[in-house]
Formats: sequence, C-alpha cells, structure tokens
Amino acid sequence: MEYNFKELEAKWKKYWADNNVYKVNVDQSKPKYYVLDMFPYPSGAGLHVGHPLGYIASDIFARYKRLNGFNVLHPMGYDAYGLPAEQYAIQTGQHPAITTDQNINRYHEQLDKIGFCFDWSREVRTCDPIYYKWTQWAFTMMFNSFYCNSCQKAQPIEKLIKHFETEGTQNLDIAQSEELTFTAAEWNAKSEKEKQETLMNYRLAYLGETMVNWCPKLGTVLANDEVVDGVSVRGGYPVVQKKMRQWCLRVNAYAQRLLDGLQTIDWSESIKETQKNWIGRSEGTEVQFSVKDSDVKFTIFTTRADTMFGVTFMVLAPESDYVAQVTTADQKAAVDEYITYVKKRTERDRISDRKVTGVFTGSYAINPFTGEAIPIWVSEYVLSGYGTGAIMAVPAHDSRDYAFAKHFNLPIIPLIEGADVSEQSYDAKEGIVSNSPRAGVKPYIDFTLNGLTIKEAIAATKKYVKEHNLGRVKVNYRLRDAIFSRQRYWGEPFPVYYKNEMPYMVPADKLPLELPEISEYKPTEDGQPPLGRAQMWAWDEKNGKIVDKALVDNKTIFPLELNTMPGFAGSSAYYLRYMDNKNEEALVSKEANGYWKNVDLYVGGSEHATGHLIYSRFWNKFLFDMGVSSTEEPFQKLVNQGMIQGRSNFVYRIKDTNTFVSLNLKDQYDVTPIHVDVNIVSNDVLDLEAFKKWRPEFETAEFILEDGKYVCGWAVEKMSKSMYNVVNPDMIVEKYGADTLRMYEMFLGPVELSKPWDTNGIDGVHKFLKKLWRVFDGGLVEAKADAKELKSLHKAIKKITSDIENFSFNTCISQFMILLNELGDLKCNKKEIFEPVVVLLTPFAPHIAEELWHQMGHDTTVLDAAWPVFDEKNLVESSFNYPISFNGKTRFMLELPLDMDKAAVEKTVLENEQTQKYIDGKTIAKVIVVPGKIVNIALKG
RNA sequence: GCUCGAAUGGUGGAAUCGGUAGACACGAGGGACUUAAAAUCCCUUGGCUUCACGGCCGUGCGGGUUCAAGUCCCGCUUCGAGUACCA
Repeated sequence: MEYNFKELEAKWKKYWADNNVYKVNVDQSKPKYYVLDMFPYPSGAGLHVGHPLGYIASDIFARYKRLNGFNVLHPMGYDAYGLPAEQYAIQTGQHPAITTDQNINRYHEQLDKIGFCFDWSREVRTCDPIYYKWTQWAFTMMFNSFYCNSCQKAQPIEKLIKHFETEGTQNLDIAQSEELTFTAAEWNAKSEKEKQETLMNYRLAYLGETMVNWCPKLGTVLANDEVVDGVSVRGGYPVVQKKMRQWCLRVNAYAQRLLDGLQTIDWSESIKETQKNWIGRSEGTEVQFSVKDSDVKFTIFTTRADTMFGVTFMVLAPESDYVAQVTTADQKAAVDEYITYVKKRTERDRISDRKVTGVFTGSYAINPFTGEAIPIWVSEYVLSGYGTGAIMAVPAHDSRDYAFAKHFNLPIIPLIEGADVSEQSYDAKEGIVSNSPRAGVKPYIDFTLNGLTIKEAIAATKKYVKEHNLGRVKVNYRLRDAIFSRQRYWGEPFPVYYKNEMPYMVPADKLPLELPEISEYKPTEDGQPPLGRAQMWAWDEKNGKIVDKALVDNKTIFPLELNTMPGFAGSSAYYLRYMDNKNEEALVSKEANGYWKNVDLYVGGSEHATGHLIYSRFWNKFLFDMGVSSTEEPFQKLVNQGMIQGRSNFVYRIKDTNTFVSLNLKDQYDVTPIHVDVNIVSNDVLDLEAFKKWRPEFETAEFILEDGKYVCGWAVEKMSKSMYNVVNPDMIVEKYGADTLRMYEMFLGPVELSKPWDTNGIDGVHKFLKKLWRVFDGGLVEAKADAKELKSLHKAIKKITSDIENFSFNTCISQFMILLNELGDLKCNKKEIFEPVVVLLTPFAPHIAEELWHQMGHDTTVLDAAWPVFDEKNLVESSFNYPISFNGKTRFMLELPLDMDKAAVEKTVLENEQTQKYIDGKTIAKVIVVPGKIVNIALKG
C-alpha cells in the first residue's frame, strides 16, 4: 500500500483531539517542562512557510521532553491587538474584533494541519476581556508602587506616603523622574492634588511630560523600538519628536536588575549583548559647575572625570531648563533662533546630516578645578534625555567635542602624555595624565593628577569631588522609561479616570474595564484618540460602573482615559496566564505558578530583543516583587529561530514579444526578467501549461526551451505577495503531508539560521518517509537483533538524543536517513529495532510515527512511549582507526583496540607489515603515540 | 564609528576535545526496470593529474603555533546583525 499521508494524518489528528492527548494538568508526580512559542499576531495574510519554523522546533522539543517523562506545558495563543486590524477597520468600518476573529480562525486551522501538540484548552487572546483584565490589573499595581533602590524592589506607594508624612524626602533612595526635596511639614501642607502630582514623580506607572516619537500619519505615539531610521516600523511613515503627556512605565528603575539577570539565563550571546547595549550602563561622576556672576549652578555627567583640567567649554542640550537661566540679554535673540531651528529638525534630519551646530549663551562657568571661566554653549549634539542634559567639553579627548571646538575655534588642551591632537582627538582611555594642572600655571586647588594612569586619575578625581562636595559618583543607564500610551482604539483601555485632572485607578474588583463600542475607528475631529467617540465612557465612582459620558459632573462621575495600551502590554505576562487561563480571581493561582514556575524553553525571533524581551522581563520582575510570579526571570532558555526568506523565480521574455527563453539561452536575446509564481515552478523548471493559465496575457506565450525544459532563474528576496514567492504551508501539506513539511523545514539547516525557502530539496525527506513506510508495509518480524543492527540503532539513539538537546535538528534528520540506509543494507525488518526507531521519529513526524506505532500492535498513543535508552555496550567502539603518519604525512589507517596502552600501540604499529614497508631500512628518529588518536613516526635519512 | 557574528563543492549544509574535510540531502551525469512515462533501484559526482595503482592541491586572504589546523593565535578582506552624537 502507498504511503497515504492524507488519510493517515487526518486519522491521527482526529484521534489526538478525541482523546485529549495534548491536554496537560498540574501533576506533582512528574517534573514539569514549559515550552513556549512567541504567540503570533494574526495578520490577514495567513501563515507562510516561514512562520512555523520556530513552532516546529519547539514542538519537536516538547514531544521529546514528553517522551522523556516530563509533564510538558506547550500552549499557543494570539497577540490579537494591533494596528493592521485597526487600519482595516478605519477603511471598511468593520469592527476590528471581527477581522481579528476571522484571522485567528484561519491561523488555528493552518496550525492544526501541521500537527502541533498544543494544549488548545489553554489558548489566550490578548483582546479577550477575561485576559486583559489582568493586563489592566498589573498596570494599576504599577501605578500603586514605587521602586526602592536600597532594597532593589518595588514597594506599595502607601509606604512612601507614610515616609513623606514623617520624614519628607530625607533618607530616601528611590527611583524618580526628577530629584525633589521637601520636609514632612511641607508634604503635609500640600493639597490632595499637589500630593498626587508629587507622587507621580515616583510611581512605576506614571503620567509624564515626555518627548515622544509622534507619527502624524498614524496619529499615534510609537515606542523607540517601533521606530527605525526616523520612520515607523509599521508603514514606514515619518516620525517626529513631540512633547506630550503620556503614561510611562519606570523601566529604568529595573535597569540594574535587568542587566544582572542576563547572567542567570541561557540566551544567545548576541541577544544578551544587544540587551546590554540597550540598557547601556555607564559609571561616571556628576560635577557641579557654578555660573560666573550669577547664583545659577548646574550639574554635568562625565565618565572622564580625569579630564577636569582640559575643559574648555560647556554645552547644554537645547531642551535643557538651564538654557533660559544662563542666556544673557545680548545673546537671547541668537539662542532663541537656534532653538527654533533645532525644534524644526526631525530625528531623520539629525541622522542624515550630522553637521556641527550651536550657539554661545553669553555666560561663563567656573571650572572648580582650575578656576577658569569657560564659555557655555548650546548644541543639539547634547541630548536632554541622557545624564543631566549638560556636559563639560574636553575637545582633546572626545571626538564630538573636538569637532565642535574646531568648528567654533575653541581651545584644545591635551592631557595625556604624548597625545597628538592636531588632527583628531585622542579618545582612548590609555596613557599617563599630564597638564593636570598645567606646568607654570599657578594651581587653583591643591590637587594634581599628573603622572597617574587614566584609571587612577578617574578614581582620584571621584574621591576629590565627593570629599569637597562638588558632586557625586553616579551610574547612568541609557535604557529609557517605556511610553505606554497609544492614541488608538484597538488596544487595552486604561482603567483610569480623571478627578480634578489627576488620574485615579478603577478599583481592581471592577476590572476588566471593557473596551467600548464606537461608531468610527479614527481619531475625533478635535484630535482626541478614537475613544473620544465613545458615548458610554465615564466612570461613576460611587457605584463603580461605566456610565454615559454626558453625565460627567466631576463630582461623582468622571471622564475616563482615552488612550489605550501599546502592543507590548498584552504580551508582557502572557506566559503566566497560560498556566491558569480561566482563573477569574487571579492572574495565575499560587498552585499553578508554583508548579509551572517559568518558561524553560522560549522560541521566537531575535527582532524582539529590545522590545518584548525587555518589557516582559521588566513586567515579570515587577510581578515577582509583588509575589505573583515565583521566578525572577520569565524565560530561562531562549532560542532565536532565523527568518525564512523567499526564493523568487524568473522567466525571461524577449523584448516586445510574448516569447520566453530558458535561463541558459537568455544571453542570446534582449530579455526582461519577470517574476513568476513559484508555485508553478518545480526544481526551477516551469510548468508551461500552468504558466499559460496563470495570467491571461500569457495564454498565447511561446517558449524557447533547453533540453525540452524551460529553466527559470532565481533570486533570494523577502517573502512577499508582490514577488510571487510566497509559499503557503497548506500547499506543502496538501502535496507532501505535514510530516514531510516538518522534517523538511528542520532539514533546511540550523534553526537559528536565516535562509531562503527552497522547495527543491523536499523530495529527499519525502522519499525517506516513503522508504520507511515500505519497510513496515513489507511486515516486521519478531527476531533477535544482531550486533550490527543494534550498533546502527544505538548510534542513532546517541546522536539524535544529543542533537535534540543541542537544538540541532537538521543533523537528526541526516541521522535518520543514515539509519534507514544502514538497516536497508542489513535487510533488517525486525520489530526489536524498528520499535525504538518509531519513538525516535515521533517528535519529527508525529503522524506517521503514531500510525506505525499502532501497526506494531500498541493501542495507546506513541507519546506515552518511553524514549529509547542508549546503551554504550551496543556501540562496538572497541577499536580505533589510527592514522599512521610518516614524517607528518598520513600514509594509512590501522584499526587497533581502544583499550591498548601507549606502549602496546607503539609495538603493534612498528611490527605492522605496512609500517615496515615505509620504514624500509631507515632509522626511526622519533615515535609519537597519542592513545586513541594518532601514531606519528619520524624517519631519519 | 562601535559591538557581535559569519565565510567550507554547482546548492542547502556535516565535521563533539585540534586527529581520514565535504556526512546527509538536493542538483547534475550514467545505468537498470518499463512500449513509454511516473515511481523505484544501482553507480559516479571538490579541483588538477594519471591508461591504471596512485599523486598533488584544496575550508575568504597573509602569517604563526603544532607530529597534526575548517577548528587555536596574530594581521587583513568581504558579508550579515545590532546600535548610533549616551559625554
């Protein structure tokens, strides 16, 4: 009988569903293992062959773990909020929930065809109120928390209020937007509104006036990772900087823990490196400078405290509050003009032309180390968002300061012995300090750095600065707080209402606050977000419910927040929800979380390195502080699957004709390459009839063939509809079956590697499955396996087991092919051998494995079988092939027992007949024997 | 610019600790079966050289360490990824 994959796959799909084979429950008697995929955003285009790559890899691992006796949690769900559904809704007026639902159904159908072992009863959808209730809940928890630096933990805001009431800001070391100082008396004298405003400075979820990436075309704010090269990632629209009042998450407070945690998790070095850079820890010194003839003082941040004696000017960021304070009357016009110019420049302009610009403020600062008066400038190369928004410029040892100094003709003082700064600055942190202070200049303070290394000089300066109250040692992080407001409809509504213009949280027991219906999905005419159109969108504080916004009286009924949450809100804690997705009392029960803990293996794309993978780590650390999550890190091991690119095919039309010429003859003509649908091309050979039917203009096409075939050209491009290179997994499943698709996707190469999809090789794995099928079709026999057969089998068990552990699935499949070839050569059809083979195959080709398992007389699922145990004894590795070399050149191989000692090997080799031939009367100068490796004989003469 | 990673046949890719480079597969060539096709099976397939046995050269380039280097070290080249005025 033929290998009828269609029938067989349908049969087992039904069996698995009917018997709830993939349903898992907490089971204390078994060890747990949690395998998670990054859940997809269900787009309208459906899945292409690139999407399942990671899912197949994780599915293999999940099945492997299950066969090894683990209780495996392997869920799937949908990241259902997103821009495409909303934009479609704006165009068509259809509710985004409808489109989203349709897309989810299509995804589900496609996923099911591939035979994944997902426990669908645990599915989550981020747009489902019973799910986003907990997203909202976590947000209110963050609102009601602050971060304590000394105990490195989030704490309830009540604790902070108590502290303010008794001590004011004394003895506080906490994360904050700006440094505030007030006494207990001052705090107690504040009005309720003032108190609320003050608390905003500390809350982990806070309303902040921030510079945001505003995308006018999309009408919304974007996170830093949603903007690339000054345009939006989705849509590619220009993005400008704009100051807005937005919800923010104080991610920066967790910077150190996010950095430290990287050492405890098993992620690729490159992703860890990316996150390290993104967090951007830098240790430095804050130094205070006073302004000449003024009481104004300002603070700068530097990592090069050793260069205090080489400061020749100061620079403020254009947005800095100090600018207005230090600008003199006669420079005001020039400064104002400059600031106007900077405001007009977009992020994009700054990236494209990096020209030196700036303006003098008219004021001078006093260098606390030299007493010199140095000019204060304003320039866009200093950023307001980092450090203090002000720098001391040391042109001799900083290339940006150098460029500025050269452009505006400011002095440059070298501070390192032998540093030549005539052409460029000397940025390296190596060398001996000089000119600090300069020879012949009367010292302003009793302090010198001359003769020290840079490292020593930095330490000495830090010490001096601290002792003399000139500043302090400071660690800065580049990681910015996450902007959490989006001016969109299709997202989680904030559980926030405004009383006296200050935000208040909807009580936790009233959640979820459901997304209201609106008539149109675009922003309102007066520029409010879409939720401004919702009629039923006001909060009745007394009765705890949503009411008509016409009733707002600002006494008991208040307006609700009009923004919604960003895409990363729903995806930040979803892994916890899978553990207990129906719980209405908690995000996850203690029992479920106590058992499943965190994700053991997380598979997904590396493009989330600075987005989702930072936010969810932050979110989880917060929940850990709250005692909700039992583990500090959410994802223990991370594997990044590569992208599958498209492999486009071309036909070559002779200009101004309807004649197409085959690839290798095209140079004889003047041709235009035309993309052709890869689905009517097989092994780069065009199906002529299908081509004629493909599009009406090709109906009359004529062909110039080579060897009776039309050969197409090809190129690697992004997989997209317009290149006609999208390969749909359904079509592969239809033609070859799900098992072939699964094996082939793995066979393409290492999971981590990006590679073009190339259907050409798929016959290879399909042939393997057909061959395997034929062995069973011929019938198995009950007979004792011999040593050779056992050796083949155990070699495979060893290799496949270790390769799965190492996530090297392509070599597993090679090993299967080798195994089948070897067993074929041995004419082996013994059940004793093939039974473990079927179990080994289960993770890769579950349908055929299940069928063969049952054909062998088992009546439970193959997933209940046990992974074959590797037995060293069966690998008759009792001997080793020694390469025998003369004068370093390998001449022949000699098989010797492994357990022979060095002396015995040497003796045997020297007495060997072939060795004698090579020695042939010559003197042996040296014999090198490395047991189990090599014998090298050096000859003299 | 900085950080990280990669480079192996016509193609995708193997090679655990430095130990027979090119496993496995695709493609290509030849053959068997067949009226024919499909399917299946067998042989060849890194380059050069030799009637043949064999020999020589070969893992981006140039050096080095070693009995032995795709693998380790130094210096380049090219490509990819991340990041970008972060003081």
